[in-house]
Amino acid sequence: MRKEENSKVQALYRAVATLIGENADLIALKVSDLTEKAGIGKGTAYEYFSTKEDIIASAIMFFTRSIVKKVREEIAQRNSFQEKLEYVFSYVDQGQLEKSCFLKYLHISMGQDKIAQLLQERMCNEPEEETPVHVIWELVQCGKEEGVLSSQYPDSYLVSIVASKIVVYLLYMGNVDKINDMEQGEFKKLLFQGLLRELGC
Amino acid sequence: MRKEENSKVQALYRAVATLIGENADLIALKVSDLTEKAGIGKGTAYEYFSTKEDIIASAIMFFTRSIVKKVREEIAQRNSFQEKLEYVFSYVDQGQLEKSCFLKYLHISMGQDKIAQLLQERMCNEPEEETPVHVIWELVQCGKEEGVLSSQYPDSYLVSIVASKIVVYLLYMGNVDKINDMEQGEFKKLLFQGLLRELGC
Amino acid sequence: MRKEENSKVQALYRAVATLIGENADLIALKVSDLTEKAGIGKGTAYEYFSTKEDIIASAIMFFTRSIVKKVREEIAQRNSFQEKLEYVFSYVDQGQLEKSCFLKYLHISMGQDKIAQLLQERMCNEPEEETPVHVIWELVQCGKEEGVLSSQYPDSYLVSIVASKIVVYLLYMGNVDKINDMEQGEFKKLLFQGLLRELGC
Amino acid sequence: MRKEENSKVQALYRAVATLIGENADLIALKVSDLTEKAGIGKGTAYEYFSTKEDIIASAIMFFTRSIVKKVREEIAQRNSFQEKLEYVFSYVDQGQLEKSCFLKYLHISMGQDKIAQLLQERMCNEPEEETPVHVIWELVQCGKEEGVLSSQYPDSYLVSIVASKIVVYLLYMGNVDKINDMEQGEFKKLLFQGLLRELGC
DNA sequence: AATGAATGAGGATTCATTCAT
DNA sequence: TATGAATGAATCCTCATTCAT
Repeated sequence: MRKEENSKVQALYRAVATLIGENADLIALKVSDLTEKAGIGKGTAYEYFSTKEDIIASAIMFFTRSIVKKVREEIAQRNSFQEKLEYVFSYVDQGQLEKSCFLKYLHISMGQDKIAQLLQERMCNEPEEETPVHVIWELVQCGKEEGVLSSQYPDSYLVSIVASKIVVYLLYMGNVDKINDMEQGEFKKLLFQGLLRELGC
Repeated sequence: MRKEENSKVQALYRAVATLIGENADLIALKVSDLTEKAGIGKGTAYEYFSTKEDIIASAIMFFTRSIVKKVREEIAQRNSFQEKLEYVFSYVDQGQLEKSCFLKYLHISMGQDKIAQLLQERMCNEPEEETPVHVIWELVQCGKEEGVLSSQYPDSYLVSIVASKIVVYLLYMGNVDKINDMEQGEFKKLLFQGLLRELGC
Repeated sequence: MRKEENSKVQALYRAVATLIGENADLIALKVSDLTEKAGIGKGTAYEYFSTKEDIIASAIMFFTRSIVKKVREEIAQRNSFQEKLEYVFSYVDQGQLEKSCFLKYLHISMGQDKIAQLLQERMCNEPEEETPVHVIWELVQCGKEEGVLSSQYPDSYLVSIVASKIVVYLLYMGNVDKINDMEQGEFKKLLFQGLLRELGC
Repeated sequence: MRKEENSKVQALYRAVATLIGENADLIALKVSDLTEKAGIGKGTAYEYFSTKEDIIASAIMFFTRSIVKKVREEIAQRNSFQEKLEYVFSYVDQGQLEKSCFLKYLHISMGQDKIAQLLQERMCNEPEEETPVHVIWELVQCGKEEGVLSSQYPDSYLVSIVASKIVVYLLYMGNVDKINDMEQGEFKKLLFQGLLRELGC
């Protein structure tokens, strides 16, 4: 049985997700917060993970992996760059929880704390094509092949820009209530068109 | 005497800056790390600050403020949008330390920890025009007035995009050694031109 | 079926012996160390013993008893004090494992920990003549009857001295590699002769 | 200021001594037992020692050192082997506390636990002549020079025997209440005379 | 009878904060 | 004002023991 199929492990992952959804401070989280939320004994967590950071990093990896998997599959089923990109943006609109998990992943992985260190180590051991950046890279390749994105720009520039648009959208979504000087659909359209103006032929 | 003019306070701020420069994990920082680095007694820190988080948040505020101040002044002395924007990008090239402080500020302020909470509170009490976003907003206004940036887009979109370009550049600068599939000068030029293609008339 | 005839119990006893032979710290030993070494399930240990200390103390008692039994039998077959004592010393030379078990028994039983307490309790319930001290006492009686040991000394003195010689030899054997300023055979002879000079007529 | 002059350190050492005197199980001792007994805060112990074992091992070293120092000084002031040896035995009679500390030192240092390991490491770094064995060795040398102890025996044998007599006496003293088949003065005399019979010319 | 997953009490250690000097 | 020794609350993790299978 794979680790993530174990019910206690699942409960812990779900606890992490819930707490992320509640905007908890992942680093300040106590083991007892996690196990209580998961409804399991404190010692049980240590049957499956070696440290508190291991629990959290593993949970984040799990959600990131499943997001990447989902998005890759969906993207593969779409033919045009436009449709693929539209899917990515629409994905952001959907799941509140997954959205915050991914944002948390981005945020955490840019830090220097123990969780970040674990996450970085593990992301290195991940098969390259199952990496978030790789999804963007595939998207970009498709755009180039289709002639929608100009081939004259280096990949790293294209990837940076596409990624930044997605992140800007993610952040905007997380703050619509605060900024709202325009609707999210409107904002998405602008980002979308801007992307094409910037990177298109 | 204003707080930041006190030599002990300055020493603490410098300590925070140094530790940020050394890529330390701000949240894991100990008060003793700070006071040792600052060359002052542990108790002294509490003469000027009420908590550890207060020290760090104040230091970050201080550096952010001084960056904002410097950039605003310099921008005010430049006439065209292009020159102003070029200054911002060139500023990023310069000070290694300030760059990491600002990135840290961005990173921290997106978190949920105690430092982030303090930072958010204080940023709210800051005079609006001395805010990093406001600098970008001024830049954008200038671009619109000059006709370089199209007035048809809402401000929040313009600001988001300009800000994202700067952040992308900041991040790229922090990782040139890892990615380097193109030179930083080259990347800057691409970002710059991309910005105009995306937001220009 | 007596307890020590059960195969799981035997496996546990053997595990304790092995670990003693490996110079393990008996007090720091974990139940899982014992059951793993014994090749049985953790819960199984609790079918036969009530606590960790019970396992260890029982094992030590078992080995001590079997040493005492063996030595008594062998001694009974020898006629002279000299032969009996020689046997005891030669016994020490033989089994590495039994030697360390007995030393461990001595060491543990002088402590104050839970295992020591159990051991002391149980040693009290032991039939007096199956006690290590009793073996020495028998030896001493034989020596006195034979006229090799002077009858003018109180038993407790005679027993103390004989016992101390054996222990000194045990310890010397355990450290030959460290001290070796003389061969073990030589040392044994000296102890032997010294014993007679000290306690003889 | 040397460590052992610090009042908190002294309090901890005294606490260890007291607990030893109360026949506590040193290995089961809790840090809070020590600090409470010492009348200091739990954290304070960690200002001076790095681990619980460090506290205990240091305390034992301290008492052992001071016993060795005292005994060496007193011995140096006595001229004959007989007087010196008598002093050692009389020393054992005196201080209940020091006696148990020294016995505990012997017991602990023969174990395999963390405290034993620390103790062994540290005893190695001790100047050789300030070592308990060395005191016995000096005693033996004196006996040989004086012609009381026969020079025909190797040092290690002489030292072993003298040491064993002292330990036997220590143990007997600790158990008079249990054995008492003769008075301690009587026992001492017997040991004394036995020593000379065994090792004398 | 045998197991080992689950448990949670227990204890070592850390570190922000205080306060006497 | 400046200090740093003293503190103890807070929290991670271990491991003996239980009990459902």
